[in-house]
Amino acid sequence: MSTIEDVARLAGLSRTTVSRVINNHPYVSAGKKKLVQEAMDILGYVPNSSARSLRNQKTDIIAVFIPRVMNPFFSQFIESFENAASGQNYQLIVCQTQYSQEKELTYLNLLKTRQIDGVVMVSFENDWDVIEPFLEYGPIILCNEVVEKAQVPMIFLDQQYGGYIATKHLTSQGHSKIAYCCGGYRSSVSMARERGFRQALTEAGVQFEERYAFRNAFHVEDGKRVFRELKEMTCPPTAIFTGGDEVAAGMISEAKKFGWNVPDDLAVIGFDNQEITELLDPMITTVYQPVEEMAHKALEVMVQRIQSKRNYSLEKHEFPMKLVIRESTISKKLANV
Amino acid sequence: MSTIEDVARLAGLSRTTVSRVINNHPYVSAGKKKLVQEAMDILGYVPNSSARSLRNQKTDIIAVFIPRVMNPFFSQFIESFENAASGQNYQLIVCQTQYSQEKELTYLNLLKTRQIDGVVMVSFENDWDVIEPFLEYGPIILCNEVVEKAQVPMIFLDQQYGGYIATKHLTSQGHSKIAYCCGGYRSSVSMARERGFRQALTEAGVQFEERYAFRNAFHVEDGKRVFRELKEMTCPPTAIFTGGDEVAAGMISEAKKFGWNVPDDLAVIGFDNQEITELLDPMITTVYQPVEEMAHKALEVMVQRIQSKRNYSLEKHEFPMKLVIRESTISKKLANV
DNA sequence: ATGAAAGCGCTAACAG
DNA sequence: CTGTTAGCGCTTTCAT
Repeated sequence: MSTIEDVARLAGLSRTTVSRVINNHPYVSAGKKKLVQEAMDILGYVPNSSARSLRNQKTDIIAVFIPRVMNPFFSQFIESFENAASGQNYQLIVCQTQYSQEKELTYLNLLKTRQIDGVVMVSFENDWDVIEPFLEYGPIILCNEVVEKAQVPMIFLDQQYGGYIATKHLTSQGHSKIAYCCGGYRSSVSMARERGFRQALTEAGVQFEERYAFRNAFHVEDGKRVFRELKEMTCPPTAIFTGGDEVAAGMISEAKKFGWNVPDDLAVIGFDNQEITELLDPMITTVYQPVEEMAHKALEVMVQRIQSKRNYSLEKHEFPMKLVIRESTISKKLANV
Repeated sequence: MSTIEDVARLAGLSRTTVSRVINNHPYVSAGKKKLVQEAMDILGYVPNSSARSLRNQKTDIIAVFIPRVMNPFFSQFIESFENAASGQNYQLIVCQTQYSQEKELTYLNLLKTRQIDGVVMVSFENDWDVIEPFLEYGPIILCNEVVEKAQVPMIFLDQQYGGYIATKHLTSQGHSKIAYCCGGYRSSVSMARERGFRQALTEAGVQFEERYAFRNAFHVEDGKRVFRELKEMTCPPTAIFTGGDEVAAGMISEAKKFGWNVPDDLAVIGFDNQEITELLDPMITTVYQPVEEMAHKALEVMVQRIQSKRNYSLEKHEFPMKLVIRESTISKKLANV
C-alpha cells in the first residue's frame, strides 16, 4: 500500500506537489506533473480515502433512509438515486429503518460521527423535533414526505392531486359508492391523498362514507382481506380507491376467486404503476409517480447543500402524478367511454 | 463538534484515558471512567469515524455489487444483507454495475482507496483474472455465482438441483415436449440450471431439443415475446421451464390473451417464488430460492474474512432450492394430480 | 492505572 | 512554480 510520501520520493518531489497533481491544482509545471504521474503509475498509487475524509471533513457518502428495500417504490428510489449519485462520485449507504424510531435514530448518528455527508429521508419515523437537532451535523432533506415546520429541502409528489385524479376518474365512470383504502393514518402522504379523494367526491356531489374507509392496507394480503370484508357489506361499494398496486392486485385476485367481475361488479384503481398492473387480468388502472425524477432532484439538491453547507433553509420541489388508465376501472358493460 | 481532546480537558485527564473508555479497555479505574463519561455526555461527544478509519485501517463498510436494485432477487438480497449487517454495526454501500464491466471496475476501486472493508459480488461482469488482483486490498466474496478458479469464499444455491426439480416436476406430469427459457448463456447460474434441466429430461428418456431453447429472456416483455414465437411453431411444446417468475408471468399473460389455457395447453414453471406467483390466475408453480439465508451467510463469512485478514482461501457454502407447486403446471384436464 | 508522544495519509497555509 | 510545516482526530506503544 503506497502512500503519497512514496510517490513524492520516487518522483523526487515534495508531497505537496504530488497532492497538487492529484487534485488538479493549477501552478504545477507540465514536467513535474508528468514525473508525478509516472511515479503514481509505477506504484499503482491511489489516495487513501479515510485520510482525505479526515482532512477534508467530508466522505462523499450519502445515506438514504427507507423503511425497507423490498417495496417497489423504495427500491425504485434507491435504484434511481444510486445511478445519479455514482455519476457525481457519491456513494450511497442504505439505511432500512424497519419502521422503527430507534433504528432511525441509530442511523442518524452516522451524521454525528461524520461517516456520511448528508441524509435523504424517504421515510421517517420520529417526530421532526427529534430529527431536527441532527441538522447541526449535516444536511437532511425530506423526500416524498412533507413536514410543515421543517426548514429543510422537501422533494415531493402532489399526493392530493394523485388522489384527486384517481377518484375523479372513478366518479366520471358513473360511480358514487366509492370505497377508500390506504395504509396508515398518520403520514402526510396518506392524508394528502385522502384530501384529494374527498375533493373529487365533493365535486361529484357525493358524500364521504366512513364505513367505506379502510386505513390499514399495505400489502397483497391486506387487499384480499379488505375485499372479503367489503363483499359482506349490505350495499357494498361499486368502486374502490387503493393506496397501492399490490393492494389492488390482492383485491382483484380475491374478487375473481369469489366470482366477482372486475370492473363490472367492482372497479379497482391502484397506485404506483408497478409492473404487476400490466400482468393481471384485468390490467390495473393506476397512478404513475415520477420516482426517478424525484430521486434525481433529491441528489441534485443534496449535493448543493453539502457544498454550500447551508443546512437550515426551506426549499420545495413538487412533482405531478399521472393517471394511467387500463382495464380495472373501465366497464365494458356500461360502455361509457 | 467536540473532539477527544475537549473531553479529556473537561474531564481533567489525558486523551489516552478517554480513548480507553471509548473502546472499553481494561485498566481504567471506575472513578475516572465515570468522569470521562460525564464529560462525553455534557459535550455530546461522538468519535469521528474518519479519524478512526484512518487510524484503524478499517471503515466498517461493506459494498454489495449487483447489476440493479429493481429486480426482486437482488433487492431481496440487499434487504436481507442490510438487516444482518446493521446488526453487526456494518454499513452497506450499494453498487449497481448496470451490467457494465467498466462500472464494476470503478466500484472495485473503493477497495483500493480503502473506502470499504470488503466486497460481496452478487453479480459480476469482468473475468476473474481482472478482479483477482483487487484481493490484495481486501476480501472479496462471491455470492450466487461460482467461479472455479477463484480462491475466495463462494456462497451459492444449488442451481442444477433447482433446474432439475422443476423439470422433473414437468416430466412427471407427463410432458415430453418441454421448452427451455433462460436469461443469457454465460453465467454459471444459467449453465447449472440447464444441466439440471437436461438431467431431468434424460432421466425421463426425452431428448433435449435446441429449437425449444430460448436463451435471452430476462423480463416480462421477453416472456410475452417468447410465447408469441412459440405459438407459431409447428409442434409447439406443451410445457416450458423459465428462468424467472417475471418471464413466466409475461408468458402466461400473453398466452391467455391468445386464448391458450395454462396449464392445459401450456404448462409454465417460474423461478424465484416472487409475490406475483400468487396473484396471477393460474398461480405460478415456481422454485423457491433461500435468498435470506444466503445473504446472512454472506455477511457472516465476510465479517470473518475482514477480521482474519485472510483474503485468499476457498470456502464453499451451498444452499438447496425448493419446488413450490401451484396451478400453472397442474392440468385439471389430465387430473394426474 | 495513567500520560506523553508518535503517526495513520492527506491537504493547505505560508514562505520563498 | 515548489517545498516546509502544521495539523485533521484518533489509537497505541512506551514509559512511569
